[in-house]
Amino acid sequence: MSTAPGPPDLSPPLPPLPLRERKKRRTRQLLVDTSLELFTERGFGKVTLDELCDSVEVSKRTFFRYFSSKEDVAMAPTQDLWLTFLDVLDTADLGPADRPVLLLVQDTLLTALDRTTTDDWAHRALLSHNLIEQTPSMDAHGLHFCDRTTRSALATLHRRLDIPDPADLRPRLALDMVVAAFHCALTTWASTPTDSLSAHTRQAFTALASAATFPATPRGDG
Amino acid sequence: MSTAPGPPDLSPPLPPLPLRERKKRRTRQLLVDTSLELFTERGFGKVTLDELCDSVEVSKRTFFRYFSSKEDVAMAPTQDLWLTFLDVLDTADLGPADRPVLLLVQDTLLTALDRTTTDDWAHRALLSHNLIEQTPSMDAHGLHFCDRTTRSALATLHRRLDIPDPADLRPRLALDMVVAAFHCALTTWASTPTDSLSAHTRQAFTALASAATFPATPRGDG
DNA sequence: CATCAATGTGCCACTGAGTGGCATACGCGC
DNA sequence: GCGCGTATGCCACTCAGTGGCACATTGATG
Repeated sequence: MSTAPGPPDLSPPLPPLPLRERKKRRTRQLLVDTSLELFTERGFGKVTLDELCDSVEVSKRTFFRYFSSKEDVAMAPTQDLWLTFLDVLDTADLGPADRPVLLLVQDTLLTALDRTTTDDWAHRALLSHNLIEQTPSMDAHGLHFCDRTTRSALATLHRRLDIPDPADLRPRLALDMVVAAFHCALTTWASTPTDSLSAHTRQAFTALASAATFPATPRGDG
Repeated sequence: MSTAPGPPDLSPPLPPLPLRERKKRRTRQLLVDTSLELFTERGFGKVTLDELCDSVEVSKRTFFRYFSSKEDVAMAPTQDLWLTFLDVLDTADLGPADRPVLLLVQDTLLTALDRTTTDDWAHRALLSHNLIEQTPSMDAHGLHFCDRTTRSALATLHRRLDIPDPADLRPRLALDMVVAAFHCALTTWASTPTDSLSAHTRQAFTALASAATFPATPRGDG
């Protein structure tokens, strides 16, 4: 009410969600969870959007106000992670100067992982990953999303770092290397989910360091 | 006229194509060229398959016997290159022992490029690449195809090379690095087609060698 | 408490990609 | 010329995704 400068609010933003917003988030989350469940049970192709929408009691028209495609809804976990990654890259401390971009990006991804891995995110991510591996169109959409994320991250790097030559390919390549390593980590994690995704990712980064010199020994005879 | 045994043909495999095969190839090529033309003119989304099929005087049903999707037809140039890459990787000499896989794969890709770059392949590839950059669904399908190709190549590496640990991530990472570098090369080539794609690729490989150590200097203040 | 604006949602009709099935026409060997 | 296999055309169908409009819910205002 008053615009008079009273004591500044210190901890009120707890229930600032306008109730309207909460319903939206609940609906969205319900769509994600239900789709993961149905797709995992019966396969991506065997579930129609009408069925999914009926299960959540939402019209198909509404579905497309939340997600851009049938594939999109089941990739929410991965997308959350990458959006967090972009956020961290945008705001976090850049660390010691002149450290390789590769290491900077690796740390950024690990930080994003720590921030994302909560509740049953791991469970959802696992279901999502398995679906992606079985569903070509989901794989395609996922790779495309990764690519856009990489471009966005590259723009951030150019904004926050002093990169003399704007056409230098190496920052982009460093980003791609980290993404490739993380994809490897996701795969190994999916088949051995006992270790944390974070641990698998660190392992993949280690492998990355010596990937360029890995020798090609012909089989059998020389 | 005469079926009498004259001197045996020394270079006869020139027209061994059973005539039927030639029509198929002509139709296929016509579909590719026409789609590149129409999509480039008016945009991927503004051209329906019915229009394309009418232009080539082919039924939609037939179209899908040649290509798996609307996106697929306009990506033929890139796919030709990667299929050649797989073929070279499958058959070519592996070079000196214990050379890094990374270099082996780089050479393989350059060989495939030499073998593919003919006629107006470059022209087609350029149109295709520009379309991919403007069309999200084509980009997605292209990345997916690359991913499958990489997996296939990895299988070939495991077959032809002596890789002690089948779970070692480094061969896969080396492959991904080469693919990433080539994508960079494609992009720079598309904006500067005066140099050959081969030259751009070599440059990207050079950048790749020092990408891991590229320093991240914070902008302005340290 | 009545009302109004904004926004989220439902419904309906529509386009267009992609598929299955069956009849037909063409290329090829006999 | 005659059958055989294969490529093609045609038709009807499913389903993802879009546009438009009418309706309900939220939250603010008098």
